[in-house]
Amino acid sequence: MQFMSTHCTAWHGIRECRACDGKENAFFAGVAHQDVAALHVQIDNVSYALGETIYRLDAPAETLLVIRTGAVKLARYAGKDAKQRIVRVLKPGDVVGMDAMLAGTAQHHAVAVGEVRGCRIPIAVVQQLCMEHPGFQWNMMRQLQSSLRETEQWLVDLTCGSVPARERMARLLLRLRDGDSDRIYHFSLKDLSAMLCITLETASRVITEFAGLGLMVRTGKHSEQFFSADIAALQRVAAGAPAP
Amino acid sequence: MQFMSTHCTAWHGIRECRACDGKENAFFAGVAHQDVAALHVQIDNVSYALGETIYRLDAPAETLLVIRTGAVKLARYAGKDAKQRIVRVLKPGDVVGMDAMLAGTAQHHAVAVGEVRGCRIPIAVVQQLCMEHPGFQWNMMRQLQSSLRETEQWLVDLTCGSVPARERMARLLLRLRDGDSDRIYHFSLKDLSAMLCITLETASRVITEFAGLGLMVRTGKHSEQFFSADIAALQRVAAGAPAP
DNA sequence: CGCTAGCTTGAGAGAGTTCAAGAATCGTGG
DNA sequence: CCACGATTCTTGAACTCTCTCAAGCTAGCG
Repeated sequence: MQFMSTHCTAWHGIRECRACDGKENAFFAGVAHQDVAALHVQIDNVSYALGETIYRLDAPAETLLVIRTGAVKLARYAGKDAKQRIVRVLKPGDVVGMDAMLAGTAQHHAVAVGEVRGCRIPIAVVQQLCMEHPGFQWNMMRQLQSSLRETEQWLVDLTCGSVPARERMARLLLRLRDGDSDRIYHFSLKDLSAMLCITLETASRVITEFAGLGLMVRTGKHSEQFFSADIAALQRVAAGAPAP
Repeated sequence: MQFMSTHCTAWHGIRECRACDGKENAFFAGVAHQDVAALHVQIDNVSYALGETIYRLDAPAETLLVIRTGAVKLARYAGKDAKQRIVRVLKPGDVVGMDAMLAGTAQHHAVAVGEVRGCRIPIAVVQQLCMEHPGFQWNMMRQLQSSLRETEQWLVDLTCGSVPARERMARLLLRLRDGDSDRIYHFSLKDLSAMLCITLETASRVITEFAGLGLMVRTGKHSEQFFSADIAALQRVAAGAPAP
């Protein structure tokens, strides 16, 4: 965003804001530069390490985080047994914390996958912008609607018991792609199984099979941010291609 | 809503508006009576028969429907094979069509379950209200957030393969309850299986078992709007009580 | 070097699917 | 009013994918 080059307190150079720039859902779209300036917006440039908790379930809402790099998983717990399920994954350009802002408290556990960098904006500022700039609020609402659509599609694509795990895993991996690249955000088997609602063992067997077929390359290191993958082949599996 | 007694073109008596009255998410909360009056709001009182399509996927967004009685199922299709999945069920007080308003076109197939009555409001009116009354828009955004939370919880509660179908069916039925009554909206086995993502046969076996145990009473007629159920017993099953 | 967390691999059991046939119910029209 | 076809639902039996339990492996870190 242009104005951030002058008003963002965390401003470090134009490259930092690429994630927001030119996107349809750029966070501050619809707000005139001078209006933002008048707010004396306090935007911090923050980062979270791999596995770090960004906020916990029921935490009070204080800030939004616009993701610049990395991914964030949003998890909930099913029942009293500590089994967690991941209900959404946010990627660069997405906003973490809208749920909390609207509900008052956090609706998920939010955890960084890989190293996450982004812009942190106080909720009070966002609320004020919403009240003074209905167009800005409308954009936020559209983004919320977009999250809802994605969650519904997630439900449809990934949680159908009658679709074999291999196929659902392929669909999941395609969703976890880094933009249009051939890289896939690196999630643990535990996470992958929590998303598809299969056991860790089954997830392991499927991923091992994929790796053996050359559908994806796993570097040994757990701290790697990405898998490399054969996107076209994954798409074939996702569409129900027979096992070779 | 008070003002509807004077401004709603469909006004038929105070009983008609009970569904909206006094609820936290009453649709027009946050808008002064005179402001609504100034818009010359055209609200129609409409009804849909059992099984009637309210809108189809990709239809252009034209109106919202605030449900007064009955339920509406929102469905999507998984893949090219005509297998549909129901991703959300809307009940009295809920708003049908917010997705379409924000995305431009309908995101689901919306079908009436039982007879549906409600208030139909042109999208243009709602958009104007949003721009002129940020507080009203904020309420709508909260409602959208609420839908997102429910969908996520739906995902967590109903789509976990490791939870037996009997348990998930009990949870589902409890979600389909008519308010706090002991009545459950009457869905076909096809619909129930499309929600839990199990086969129609499995759904039949589970429902037959429930009926045999006295957990619910099925009237013979398909056109009945409700099942009667033993809520406490269903809650026990939903929590994982052993099969008797 | 040893410990821990994450991953792999195996064999048996079970819940749900699939395929197949039949029963009940509904709406329609004679 | 009843017969008819079309849905919708029921029931059975074999199969299969995934879970479960159990053991062993590997990588990463102090």
